[in-house]
Amino acid sequence: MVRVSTSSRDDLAESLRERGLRVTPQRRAILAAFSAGENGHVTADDVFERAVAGLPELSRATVYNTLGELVRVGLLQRVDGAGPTLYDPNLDRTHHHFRCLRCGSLSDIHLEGEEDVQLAESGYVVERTRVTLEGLCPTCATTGDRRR
Amino acid sequence: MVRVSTSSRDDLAESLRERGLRVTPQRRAILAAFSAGENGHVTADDVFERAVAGLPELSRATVYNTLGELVRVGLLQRVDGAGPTLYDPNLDRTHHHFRCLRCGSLSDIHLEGEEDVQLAESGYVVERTRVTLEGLCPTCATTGDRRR
DNA sequence: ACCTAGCTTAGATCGCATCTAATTTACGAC
DNA sequence: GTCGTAAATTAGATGCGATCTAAGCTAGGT
Repeated sequence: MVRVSTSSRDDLAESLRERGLRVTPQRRAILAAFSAGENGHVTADDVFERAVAGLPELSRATVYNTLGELVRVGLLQRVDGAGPTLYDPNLDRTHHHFRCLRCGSLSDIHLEGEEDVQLAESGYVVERTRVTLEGLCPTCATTGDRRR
Repeated sequence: MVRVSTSSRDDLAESLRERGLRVTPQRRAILAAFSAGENGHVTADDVFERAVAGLPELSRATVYNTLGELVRVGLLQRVDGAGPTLYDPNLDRTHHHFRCLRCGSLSDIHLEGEEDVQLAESGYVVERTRVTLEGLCPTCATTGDRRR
């Protein structure tokens, strides 16, 4: 096998090792698939397609296993909804999502004033808050109002 | 077939007719399945099990078709997440959800101060807001901290 | 009583995800 | 460098929730 010299800033490998995960070619390829993307919200299948291009032996099971591990250690966030699960590498704790009801796109958004929101009921231990706004994205809002 | 006398307050039938949907025994049974439930967050399969008990010919396809129609006309709300889709008959626009990371239960919650939250980005047309808090529900928070 | 768009049906099919059991590999210990 | 082992990977089977199909039935208007 060709020995690939580690790049001077091998962040990906380091972030895995820090969390007790082994570094494998498969995991490098899977992590690299997120840098390749535009908005960063990708399906497991997107990741597989991108990663298998440079690693033909890759199995889908590995993609699912690895995505699960990466979510577990906090390097990715799952975004569930209708359709396949999306994985979001944006770890900014203050960002939320907007889902367009017309084109189906998912975008990152930010909210102002959310720090003052209180849970009315007591007894719950809140670990995280997921906010998803739904409606029309800027593109769809200006190109007609039909719902798909 | 036995003619069932309509109850004095046949809300279910009326709410269907108002929205241009026909009233059928299947749809009555499906709607009735929501009254039978405790918290009201049920899966399509829960609905099928409850409804088929009194209507043995009922098909799953009808349950899915009908749930889809009821969501479309606004009588139910879909709640997506990991696992099967839940259907929520609580139409209170101000309620949100709490998902317990230990037992998986979904509860209705209310938030205070949310009316002051603003979307930082512009160009979006917001139709609805979904907020899901995650963590430990009151029961799980007081009976140990292990994650399932 | 009739007509027909709307509804229901059993069963096939689909898509996403997970599981299985065998094999390979990363990497710490020596 | 080599060894040992737990961790990771694999192809393919399996599972589950949901949707589709094509044929038959029915609610409700006229």
